[in-house]
Amino acid sequence: METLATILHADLDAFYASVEQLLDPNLRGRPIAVGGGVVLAASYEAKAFGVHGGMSGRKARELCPQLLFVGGHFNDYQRLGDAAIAILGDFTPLVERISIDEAFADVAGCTHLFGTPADIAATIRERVRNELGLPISIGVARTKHLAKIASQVAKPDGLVVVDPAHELDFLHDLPVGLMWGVGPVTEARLKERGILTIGQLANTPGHSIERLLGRAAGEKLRSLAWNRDPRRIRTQHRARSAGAQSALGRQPAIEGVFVPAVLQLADRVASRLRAKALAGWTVTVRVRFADMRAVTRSATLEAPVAATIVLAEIATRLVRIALADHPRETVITLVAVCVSHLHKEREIQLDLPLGLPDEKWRPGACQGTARQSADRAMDLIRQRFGRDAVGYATAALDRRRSVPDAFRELAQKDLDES
DNA sequence: TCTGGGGTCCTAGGACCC
DNA sequence: TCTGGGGTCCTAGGACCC
Repeated sequence: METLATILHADLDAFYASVEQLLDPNLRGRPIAVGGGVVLAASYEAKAFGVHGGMSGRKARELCPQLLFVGGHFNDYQRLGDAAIAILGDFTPLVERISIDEAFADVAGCTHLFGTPADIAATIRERVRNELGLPISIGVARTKHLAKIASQVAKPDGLVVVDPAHELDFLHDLPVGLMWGVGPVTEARLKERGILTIGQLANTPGHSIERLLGRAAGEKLRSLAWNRDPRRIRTQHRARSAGAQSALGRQPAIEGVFVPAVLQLADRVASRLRAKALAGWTVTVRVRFADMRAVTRSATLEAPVAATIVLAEIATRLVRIALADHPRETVITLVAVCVSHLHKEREIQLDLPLGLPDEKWRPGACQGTARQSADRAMDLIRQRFGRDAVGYATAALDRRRSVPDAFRELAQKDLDES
């Protein structure tokens, strides 16, 4: 029995930057970056100078003085990303979207209609180019991992098909950093051991890798290095957590700073949960200090939470605990609020006592019914008139430095359950 | 003049139960 | 009385991905 290469990994090239160049012809052929303080995406002309996503704007300007920063047309990113993924969907329903600009597809069931996987990939690239005006790279292989690596190798604007008969030849000469699960830290650790290529990783004894990286990571990486990747295409995902964070610049670690920030974050998270009829049992906060070290504090509740005020109250207490544990830290640079252990709310629970397990932490002043109907009223108003139409007074303040909501929505994975 | 915002998964230690 | 083991949950931290 022969296994065919039918997995496609499609990845729009320098996506945000390509969209900006599409919308404004004056930007074509020029080094541009989307973002400001942080580069969200860089055009290939900018990448030639070493500019890349995640880099600070200042560093990027140093590397490329003529770099042009352009504003984010977030709605267009969403629209064009959706349209590109929809083209994959014209060939097969087996599409697994990874992010706004990236997806896997399995075309095993449609080759009799549309030709070989390579033909299909070529057609998709052509259609995305002709219909949307965007470059997209595609890797075709027998496994997801290999297809993903192939699309990286194909960039920019290319197509790479990995012949099942020569998979290890293709894989083993490539640098370990291309593997899924190898980031900067792991790459450096492997390098210390003289492991630079995927082939070298494959030929290092398993126990040695596991000692270096831990059991799970070691096993996973060795499997991938030998091209054993059991993952199938998954068209549906279930959210496991929902969170929000806000970089504050440098702010004093005082109530007047973190209380309103936490309220705003709690509002964002809780309204998203309610919109999906979800609630979560565990609340986690993160506080980052001036030196960028971050600490987290969490609590698992007696009942799942989805109400803004309750979440804000618990999160505020956790932030206080985190700060009390680090009395010498007087400056904070980020706060985050996350709710996990999510479950679907069949019907809205109104009067459960919500709070931390410890009795004295219970926010007794909050009555369930009033709280819930206030949230619901606010959700409805926002549905009709937009997010900013109504809010908690302190939370509504100071939205100046915050990232546009449109970008948050892009970054946020759909919370939908199955 | 430090470095955004949304997630997932893993590890390790301790508590607790059987 | 002491000893032992397995399983599960919780918490804190960290690596990684887009």
